[in-house]
Amino acid sequence: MSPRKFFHPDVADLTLHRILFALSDPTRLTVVSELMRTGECASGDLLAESVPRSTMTHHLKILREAGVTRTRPEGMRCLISLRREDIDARFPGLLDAILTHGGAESSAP
Amino acid sequence: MSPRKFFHPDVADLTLHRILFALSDPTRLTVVSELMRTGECASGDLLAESVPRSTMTHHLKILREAGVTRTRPEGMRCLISLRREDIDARFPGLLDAILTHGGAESSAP
DNA sequence: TACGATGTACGACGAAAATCGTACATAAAC
DNA sequence: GTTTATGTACGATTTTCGTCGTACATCGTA
Repeated sequence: MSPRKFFHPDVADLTLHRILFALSDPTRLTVVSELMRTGECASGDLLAESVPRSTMTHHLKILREAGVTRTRPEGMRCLISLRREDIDARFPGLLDAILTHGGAESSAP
Repeated sequence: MSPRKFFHPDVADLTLHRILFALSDPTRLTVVSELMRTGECASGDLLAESVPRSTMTHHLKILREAGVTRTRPEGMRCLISLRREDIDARFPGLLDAILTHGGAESSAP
């Protein structure tokens, strides 16, 4: 009956270099850009490209454990969202600066 | 007579994920914060901590090849500086957002 | 030229990351 | 309970990264 638990770091535990590392991968940058556009997104809908499930799970875990995203189980699926307020509170302007241009270049490795 | 050449990527070749990766290491984040404070810095002056020369060279190379810093030979030494205008031109607000809080947390891994 | 100072290049080593297949867990519907 | 859909956990493999010692290159000066 355990409704699937996911670890989310506390706002105070967010570190800049962990967040930057989480965003330093093209695949993860694409995911975050997509989340920026859609607000909340089912994990499966992020799977459009040629990325296997387990690989996407891996990337989502890194984003979540860095405090970039929040994962919320909803029935069979997992809804992913950006922790915008939390990151903005700790590192103001960071997400804005990154996501303004994140979508444009994330497809050009 | 070759006055030591260093590769610096063109502004158009800067990519977000490379820059973010370069900044995702605590040591390199400290270096960049220091450059932010001092403007231009001799490579040896960044060596204050317990980081061997060759390790610092490695980190400075990663920063330089990501387009974050510029290396200018000056006599025996190397002067390092931030490519602020270039990065600001390509990713406005990014350096500001990162460096505002970069110094405070880079010492807490 | 020789010397000392500053930095780089190269190689080796261990640690961590990226990828992905397979097996397992959860939830809804039948 | 069985089936199907969705996603995670685990393990194996390959690649990359971070660290650092040693050898080499460059620059100024004696």
